[in-house]
Order: sequence, then structure tokens, then C-alpha cells
Amino acid sequence: MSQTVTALLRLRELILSGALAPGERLSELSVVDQLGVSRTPVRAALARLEEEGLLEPIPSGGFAVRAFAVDDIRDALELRGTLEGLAARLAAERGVALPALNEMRRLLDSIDRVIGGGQISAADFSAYIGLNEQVHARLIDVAGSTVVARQIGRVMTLPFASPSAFLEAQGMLPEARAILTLAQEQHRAVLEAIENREGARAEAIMREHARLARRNLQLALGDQEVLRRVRGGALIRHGLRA
Amino acid sequence: MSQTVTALLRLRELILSGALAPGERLSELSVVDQLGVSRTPVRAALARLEEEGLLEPIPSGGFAVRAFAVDDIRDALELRGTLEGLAARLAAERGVALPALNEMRRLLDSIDRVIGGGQISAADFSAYIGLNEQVHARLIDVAGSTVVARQIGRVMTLPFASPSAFLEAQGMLPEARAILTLAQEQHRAVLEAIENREGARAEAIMREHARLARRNLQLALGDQEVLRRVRGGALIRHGLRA
DNA sequence: AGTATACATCTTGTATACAATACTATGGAA
DNA sequence: TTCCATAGTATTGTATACAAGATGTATACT
Repeated sequence: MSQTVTALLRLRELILSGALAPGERLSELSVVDQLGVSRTPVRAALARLEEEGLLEPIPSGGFAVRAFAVDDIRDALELRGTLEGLAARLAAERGVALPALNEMRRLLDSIDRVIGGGQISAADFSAYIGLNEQVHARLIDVAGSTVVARQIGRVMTLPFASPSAFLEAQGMLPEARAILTLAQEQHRAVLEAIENREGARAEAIMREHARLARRNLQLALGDQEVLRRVRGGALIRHGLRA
Repeated sequence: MSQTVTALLRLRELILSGALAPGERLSELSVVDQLGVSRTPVRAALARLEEEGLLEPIPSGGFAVRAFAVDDIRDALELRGTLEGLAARLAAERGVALPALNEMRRLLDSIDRVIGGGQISAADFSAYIGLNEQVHARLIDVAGSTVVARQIGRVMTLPFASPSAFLEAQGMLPEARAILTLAQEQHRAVLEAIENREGARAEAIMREHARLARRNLQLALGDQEVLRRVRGGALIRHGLRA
């Protein structure tokens, strides 16, 4: 693994874990000292994290860890829903080959098996997260647009905007099972809409699907213990927008 | 101006002008030779252009100038419409302060003055382009979401996805005047929709607005002379998607 | 002719020294 | 006390040398 990738992964983790707090200032040399690599990979990593939105440049030099207001999170979720909705609509409008539809169906069947038992174990939940990510990735693929896929990928670099957003928090909800079931219903529904060429329906479903994460966001906001477990939770700043 | 910015601007221009053709391979050292700057700014520029989507990395080393299929262009326009539509909807849902609305109204009045005369001169057209960009920028601002604004900014780094996309080609259409008038109607309509808190209407208008560029795209595709004048026209590859 | 090996070349990753720029602190003058 | 100039410090920009890894080519062997 290159030093650049190492620096990137470690720095990102320091940020998402809260070890580097929102507003904290980072200069190249301070990161060099912290990570013990030379300036060149540090520069590349800093530039990348700026592009991802985790860092913002300070006019007087260096970068600050970005703080995210609750409204920012909501907007990020809405953005993802809008883009995944676009992907779903394109897929419905353009049609999707049967093998790809079947592949998605198989993934959904796997999800059913994971959440269909009685109580959902930690292992089940973990499996669900993995499968959920795959479902979303497939959905973006079947739209058949590299332009759209690339853009969605960029949105999802923020932890709050990924399909797994706040799922750690969800696992702690009393109604965790019910929400998974609802989400899975939406997975099934959007597949059906795509197959039936119902573009507007597909789009609306995916938008609503992304909004499910708002419940988890609310939960995380009301409980410090939960917030601590949420990836990137340390970046959330209570109050109005940044 | 730093060498990095110089390299970035020059390289981008070489690409958009067609001097560097789609598919052409660029290595760091070849660009160093071509631009006469050292590797460090070249690396930064190459990374940036990759992020913007103009270059794609080659597994064996170096970058290739990306070719855009016609479908990619259409998808990029649809993407911009979707995001600007989101911005318009958010603005309508959340409300916009009167001074900001008035600022937009003033810009639209300026556009009316520019296109309201008889024949549209080159200077008029040029002024329209500048004002059009400002209208769009204001529209994104009034949504009041930095998350969404940032994302739209990223989409618009591609020349085909900017509000000015293919406007050079439009200027050559016999019905250029009519299209400007229609676009301006849509500007007025979306402002009204925002003011009236009509989110769905605002969103639909901006989507349709972005699709206007398709006419210009068709024109450019059918006429090499026109295509040559379009910024980034050299990147367009006829045929199906890349 | 096909395959393996050695060597050359290309390309990128990395570290580091030097230069340029911007910011901050300090001292002096009004 | 306030303002301005200067010096010091911090930070980034840049160039370049060295190293590592990948690819391509030539040659020898089967």
C-alpha cells in the first residue's frame, strides 16, 4: 500500500472517529508529524479529503475539519435520494436486461433470508448492511449511465449520504426490525417499478427510501451513546446549518 | 498565478479545444515536457482534471483524455436538471427572503433588456450568457444548501453540463431568439414557483429547462462547423455510450 | 514456434531542499 | 493609545533526485 493511500485512510479515520474534531486545523506539516510520512503523500491525501468534503481549506493556510449541521445531513440524504431516484427512473425508462433484474432479485432474496427470522442478531444486521450496499450498487449500475453513477459515487463519499448511513443507530431502535422490513419493501417495490417501466414511481420510491435514514438521524441526535457509534457522528454539530 | 493553476488551465484548454484528443494518453513526464513546468504542479493538475471527469486513469500508467458519447452528454444534462430542480424545490419549500428574490428579478429584467430588442447581436448573446450564468448561480444560492450547491458545482465542471452548455451552437440556430425567449420564460416561471412555494412545479421547470440544451446538442452533432465552435465539442464521440 | 528469463525503459511514488508568500508579533513613532 | 514598519515565523509552492514497480523487448532454450 502506498504512503498516499495510507495517509488518506488514516486521516479519514481520524476525522470520522472524532479524534480530529470539527473545526480543528490541519496544516501539511502537522499531519506529516502526526502520520510520520513525508509531505507529498500528505498533500495528496489532504486534497482528496477536501474533495470528499471532509476538509475545508482555510484562507490563511491549512484545512479545517468540516462540521456538519443537522440540516446538512438532511440535505445530503435528500441529495442521495434524488440521485438514486434519477438512476431508478433512467433504469425504468430505458429498460433493464433480465439477468440484471434477476441478480437484484437474488440479492433481495438474500436480504429476506437475513431479516426473515425471528430476532435479528448482530451478525444478521451486519449481513444486511453488506447486502444493502450491494442492492444499491446494482441499482445504480442498471441505470446504465456512467455519468450518473460517477456522480452518485461522489455524493456517497460522505458517511451520512451512503446507503449504510446511520444503520448503526438503526440497530438500536426498538423498531429496528420494522424499519428493515419497510426498507426491504421499498427495495422490492422499486425493482417492480423498474421492471414495469414505471419511471416516476421508481424515482419516488428511492427518494422516500433515502428519507428513512432521517429516523436514525433523529435517534442519534437524541442519544450521545448512539451518536458515538455512528460513523462520522463526531462531525455532526447540533444546531442550525454550518 | 501558481504553476499548478497554470498547468491546470492550460491542460484543460488543450483538452477542451481538441488539441489533446479523446483517447490520447498523457503521462506526467509528457505533460511536463509539453507545459514546461515540473512534475509537482503537473501531478496536481492531472489529479484535478481526473476529478473533474476530463481524464481517466489508465491501469498501466498515465491518463487518457475522456471521450463522451452523446448519451453521456444527455445524461449530464439530465443530471444537472435533476440537481437544479432539487435546488429549486428546496428553495420553494423553505422559502426565500425577499431581497434574494428581488435580486433574481433584477437579473431577469436585465436578460429581458438584452434579448428584447429586435435582432440579437453577438454582444447581446454574450451578455445573455453571462447573465444566464448569474441567474443559475443565484438559483442555487437561494436553495440555502451548501451540500447541494457543492454537488451542483461538481456536476458543472463538465462544459456540457453547465448552464452555458452548447449556447455557442444555439447562437447559430435560426430560431435562436425563440429558444432564448422560451428559456427566459422558464426562468420567470421558476422564480414564480419558488415565490409561491410550489416545490414540485419549480423542480419540473428546472428539469425541463436543462433539457433545452438538447436541441443545441442535436444541432452541434449534425454540423462539424458548429461542433468545432462548441467548447468541449472535440470530446464528443459519435455513437453509443463510451 | 512457444516459453522463460534477463534487461532496459517507462512511469509513478516519495522524500527533501529551496523559494515564495502570507501571517503574526514586536518595536518605534506620532 | 494607536498606527505603521519591520522582523520572525509558519505555510505552501516548486523543483528535483532517488527508489520502486510495472511493462515491453530481446535473447536463449526447449
